[in-house]
Amino acid sequence: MARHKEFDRDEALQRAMEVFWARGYEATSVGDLVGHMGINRQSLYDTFGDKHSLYLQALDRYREVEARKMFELLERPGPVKRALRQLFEGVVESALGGGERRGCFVGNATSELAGRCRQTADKACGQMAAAEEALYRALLRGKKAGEIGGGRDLRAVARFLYSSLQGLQLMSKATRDRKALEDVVRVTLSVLD
Amino acid sequence: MARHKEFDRDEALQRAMEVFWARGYEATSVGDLVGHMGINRQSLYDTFGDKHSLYLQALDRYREVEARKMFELLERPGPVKRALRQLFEGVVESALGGGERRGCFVGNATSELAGRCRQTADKACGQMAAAEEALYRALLRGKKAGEIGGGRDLRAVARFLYSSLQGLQLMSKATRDRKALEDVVRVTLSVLD
DNA sequence: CGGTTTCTGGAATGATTGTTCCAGAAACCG
DNA sequence: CGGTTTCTGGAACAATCATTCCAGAAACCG
Repeated sequence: MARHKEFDRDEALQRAMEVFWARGYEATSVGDLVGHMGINRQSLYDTFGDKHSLYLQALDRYREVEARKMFELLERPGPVKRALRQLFEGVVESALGGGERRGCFVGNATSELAGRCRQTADKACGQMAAAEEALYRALLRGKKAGEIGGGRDLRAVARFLYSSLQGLQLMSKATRDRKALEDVVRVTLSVLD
Repeated sequence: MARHKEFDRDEALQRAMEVFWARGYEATSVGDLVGHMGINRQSLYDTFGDKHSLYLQALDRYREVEARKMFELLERPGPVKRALRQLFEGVVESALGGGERRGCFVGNATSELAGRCRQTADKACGQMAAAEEALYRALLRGKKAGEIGGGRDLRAVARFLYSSLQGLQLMSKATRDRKALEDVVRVTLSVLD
């Protein structure tokens, strides 16, 4: 029989995701990908198809790995408001940290491609819906715990929170003004009071 | 002496802005620009410098033309809340309309380039600050008119509103679900109550 | 007009793009 | 081992990229 794969597929995809996440689709060349993924050019095409297909797979990978972190944070026991504050503060802190400010991969993909690539738009919609659902469940839990007033349309609030998170992540790409970012977080979370 | 310019500089720049706005920086080729601007390739380089310089000038043009529309809307006499609702509803309507969903040029530029191009980040910051200021003035006017309660930190609310506007514009690139977008608008504006 | 300057269209540039081809090394398993 | 299969590195590919060069047409003003 035949030889086995030398590299770990998931690890290579993870690297690809990081490059696309940091640089976007158009600005990333296949050469960049080959360099960062640590695999052969031909292996890339054999395993993942072409560049566009790899990009879509990277988006899926993001959902499985990065977005899951958000889901876990929201499902953690304890006050929902505190979890939400951690979620938003986390964005601010990572934006003010020294590293590269990549924002949210899904947000970046939406901004760059959703307008002209149906597949990207569909994937972005799917991730939006999943995130919205996670936020909704968290809000529902907060309502049952008496933490959040009953008068609210929680579905609408969940949508609002996701939109706000995307807005905040965009802002944090342009500015390192901590006060400005925290102003946004504070007012956003005030709708829960 | 010499011959005069055949084309109108501002009109050409306006066209360039529209192309960059719709397609982003990397996905726009100089060939695209030449086609849509209706001027000669050499004239483009003579008049605007290289592609990157033209992009930055297009961002300035956006500020002068498109952002001004927002300023005027906010300074129009009448209830501030109504002006803000018009601002946000306008985003929803143009997203649901048949045209191409370009989002906000400044937001697009921030998402695509601010992370790795200082000049773009600076221009985006400048436009953010200008928009925030316009929102702040509008809120101040609303407060004086007794339309908005006095307990709020209006600077923070202005920042929040701009961030929310960017988030909404991003959402509207991925989905045409009117209810979802209007949910976001409704909850966002509820912070003014 | 005529001399000068600038605009214009198109070709040419060299670099880079995404993708594929090829020959050989490497690893599997009967 | 040995036959088979797949991986690997690098070259090769055509297309496109941003940019520049060039020769001629066009328009100005003395």
